[in-house]
Amino acid sequence: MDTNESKPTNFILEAVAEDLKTGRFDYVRTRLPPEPNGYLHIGHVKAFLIDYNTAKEFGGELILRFDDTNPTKEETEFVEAIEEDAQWLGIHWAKVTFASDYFDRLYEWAVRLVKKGLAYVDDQSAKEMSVSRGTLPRGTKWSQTESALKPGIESPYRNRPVEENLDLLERMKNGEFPEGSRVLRAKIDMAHPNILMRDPVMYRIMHATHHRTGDKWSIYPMYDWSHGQNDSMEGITHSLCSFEYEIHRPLYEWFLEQLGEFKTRQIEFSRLNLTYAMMSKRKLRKLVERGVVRGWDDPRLTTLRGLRRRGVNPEAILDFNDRIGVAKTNSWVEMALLEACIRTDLNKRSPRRMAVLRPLKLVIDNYPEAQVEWMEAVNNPEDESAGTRKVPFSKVLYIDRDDFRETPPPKYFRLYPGNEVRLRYAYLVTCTSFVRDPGTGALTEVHCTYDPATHGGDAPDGRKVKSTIHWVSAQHAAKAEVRLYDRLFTVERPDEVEDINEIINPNSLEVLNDCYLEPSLAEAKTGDKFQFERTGYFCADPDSTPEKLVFNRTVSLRDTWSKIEQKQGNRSP
RNA sequence: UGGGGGCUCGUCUAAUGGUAGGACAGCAGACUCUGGAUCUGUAUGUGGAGGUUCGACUCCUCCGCCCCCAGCCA
Repeated sequence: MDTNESKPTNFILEAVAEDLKTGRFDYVRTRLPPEPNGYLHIGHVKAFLIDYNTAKEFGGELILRFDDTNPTKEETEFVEAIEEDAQWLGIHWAKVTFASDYFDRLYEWAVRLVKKGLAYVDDQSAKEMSVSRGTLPRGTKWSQTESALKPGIESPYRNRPVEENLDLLERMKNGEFPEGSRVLRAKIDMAHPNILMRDPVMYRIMHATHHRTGDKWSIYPMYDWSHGQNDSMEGITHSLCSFEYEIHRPLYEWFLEQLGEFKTRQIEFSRLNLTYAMMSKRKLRKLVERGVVRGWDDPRLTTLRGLRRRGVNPEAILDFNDRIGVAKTNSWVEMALLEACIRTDLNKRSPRRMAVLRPLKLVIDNYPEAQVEWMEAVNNPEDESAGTRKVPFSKVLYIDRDDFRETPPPKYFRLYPGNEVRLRYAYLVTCTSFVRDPGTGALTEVHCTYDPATHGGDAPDGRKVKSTIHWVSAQHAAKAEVRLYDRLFTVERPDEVEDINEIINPNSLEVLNDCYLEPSLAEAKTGDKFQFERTGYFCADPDSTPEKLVFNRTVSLRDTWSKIEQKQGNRSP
């Protein structure tokens, strides 16, 4: 069991298996029910994958059904974006449907309930209904004043004759009444301890143009009077949803029971909370609208589009999803886990390249002026089939400023006067001197000598160096802009802070304009991913052109040196 | 003083009356032409109190803490 890496199971899979065994269902069909009112983010992935994986596990099918019951909030643009993002993730569905496909049938079902005396048209205002619904007791965050649960008060319209209800409902549908003037409510129990059962609204009047049905309807169903019915109509066996719908289940079941229709089983799981990630659509929108980020696909966002642009592969997200599991506890997954999954994925598949982000000129004094050697470099030590490439080497190189210190701190093994290091795939070099700008005092170049016997990086006498650094030949280098990203928020739970201004990390984006890449990178196309050796994983941004290369840092490499440095408490400029 | 749900290492998650295990994060070390990767070792957990039992994370009782619910949102 623990040696044979078994595939993840969870309580939902177990429940479904049980349903098959007991004969409650003899097939499995799930549905994926996004509301087309925004872009998908990492929080949606968990729910999507539970629906998809559960169906797949039992050879069943998945229906992608857009929950488009509120025409004032939903747009076709989002339908397309959601399909595209879900496909990118690797989710397959049997067909795409819309809640609005079922508006006619749903209306017939409502008429049936009215005829059974189980639904009525209420003329009360929203305010009146709210007051008459009763209250929760003191001690909940919802009620500071009432001392006990108060039952609701029945509407004066509750016992309208069936014929009158039918007539009014018909006229509501035909658009004869203004918005807010009437609703259709289920007649259940105004004293029910579960407030959702206190005569919930089924239809409200909305004179709005729907993205698919246009102006055909003047009434639109509420979530509770739509979702479960659609599940039933589509023969969905398992309606898997997040925890906040648990309290809806009695109502969900009540409707199907009264209707006498196919009974889907609703099962709830806890939604994903990810540290340092913003999941609230409202707040995400704010970030975009205020220009805090560049758009819905800003690489700092955990939207699927943002992650994709950042350079994250869907496989990493799938792996992450497997590792967080499915349970019913309130959980906060650490961003570090997502990052670990991203690194694991990228490590095994990314070609390695050398890139100097903060350049410092390195001159090899004893190297022939006009000479160029093409050094053989391994493309991916994790994948032999990736082969090798040639990288040009010459007298003047760029190295990273971090790789030189005038006076080395303890345990610093890179370049400093007198020290020998390896230039990766090239030569062993010894630092001889460095030059400062006489005016500013800034370090301008470092000088060294190379040992011609160490071509390729191996010393024939077997001597060791403690460090290998990367480099780029100055005359061959491709210039690029590189964007470094850090967490967008300064707090672990950004959704819990109302004023986003307080929690934005001002340093979440650092643009480096003076980066030098090995020449092969000049041909990188949007989305191409690489490991810049010793630095991190990077991918070509959509902004990148052959004239101006732009790379995003997806995630840095694990950096044990920075840990050592932090412990020493001596960070250098 | 309502209803519903939940509490296992720092975090996520297994163990379904029989050795509390894994992953991420941490720490220590080995190895290394990436201070990467890899490998090894290591610490930390069953919310509390009772009870049932040869044996309890698991079953029972009480207590505590956390989350959700009064949209004509989904």
